[in-house]
Amino acid sequence: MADQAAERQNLGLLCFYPHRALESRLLAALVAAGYDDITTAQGRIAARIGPGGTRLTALAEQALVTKQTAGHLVDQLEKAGYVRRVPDPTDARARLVQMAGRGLEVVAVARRVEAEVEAEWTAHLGEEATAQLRAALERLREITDPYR
Amino acid sequence: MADQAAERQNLGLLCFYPHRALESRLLAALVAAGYDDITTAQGRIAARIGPGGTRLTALAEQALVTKQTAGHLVDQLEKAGYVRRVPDPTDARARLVQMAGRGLEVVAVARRVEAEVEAEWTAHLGEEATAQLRAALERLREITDPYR
DNA sequence: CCATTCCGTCAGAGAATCTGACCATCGTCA
DNA sequence: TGACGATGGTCAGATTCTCTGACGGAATGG
Repeated sequence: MADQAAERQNLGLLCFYPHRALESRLLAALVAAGYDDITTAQGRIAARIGPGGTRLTALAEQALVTKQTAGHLVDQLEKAGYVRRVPDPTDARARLVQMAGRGLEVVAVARRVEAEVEAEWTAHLGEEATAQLRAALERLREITDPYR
Repeated sequence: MADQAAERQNLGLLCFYPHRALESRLLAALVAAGYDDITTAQGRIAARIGPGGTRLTALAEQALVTKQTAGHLVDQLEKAGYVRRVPDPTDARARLVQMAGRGLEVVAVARRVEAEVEAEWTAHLGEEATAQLRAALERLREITDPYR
């Protein structure tokens, strides 16, 4: 596992930095905008709540955590007024986690930061290389996302 | 932050899956090989220990955690016989974390799995696309790794 | 109609992470 | 040569994150 030195790094490890960089930028921007009570793990869940709402089990799958962890994090987001839980009209067992009140404000900040970061990265890589990167990562997801 | 639906996903998020996929494969392989007491976070530190040893502060920077967290994880790895701490001959304050005993065995398993995973990904993407992905991620690291 | 699966919560335990403080050492500068 | 700021690492405590197992209710398929 120790191959950090001169040897070239594996692709999975190389993916670590952009992923973390975006998360850090997002959290920093949210703190700067006054939303200083969202943690990294909560953000990772909140980032996967789609328009209309998303089920807890889906959030857990996409964030690669257990239902218990996702539930706990949604509890906290709900308590802080970012999300709400509503019944899923298509399945009485299920509930949809939706962005609420403050969460909608957060979405706007997050989208702006994501756009900024992606513009920076595109400027650094070039349009073509960025398109190729995206295509490769999307194709890679076909075999790396266990829930797709 | 909630843009998971039909909208295309940002690059940072797309990087999440390969990174996690590799970590999961590594841990599963280690468990299968009998090293079932290494946690994900410990693995993330151990993966950055270079030949000759690496300082705690460097491990913390690369793994994007605090010195305290890195120290705690190294404590555990040391206690389990995977690493050892030795004085850094160039700085009396510093110590080098080196792979020890069981850790060297773990390295061999890890390298094999990393090679397997990368071969699978290359087979899925194609040689050229993989080379482009690597080049793009390495260039991206120039602006996403805060400690380089 | 029944067995199986799914959905989400509950309880508890352990892992991971952080801040602030502290001490020893190093490098720089006057 | 000594002072000072920075660095390296540890200590203590607190909080967050994560997991397993269990459970009850709802949905699905045979």
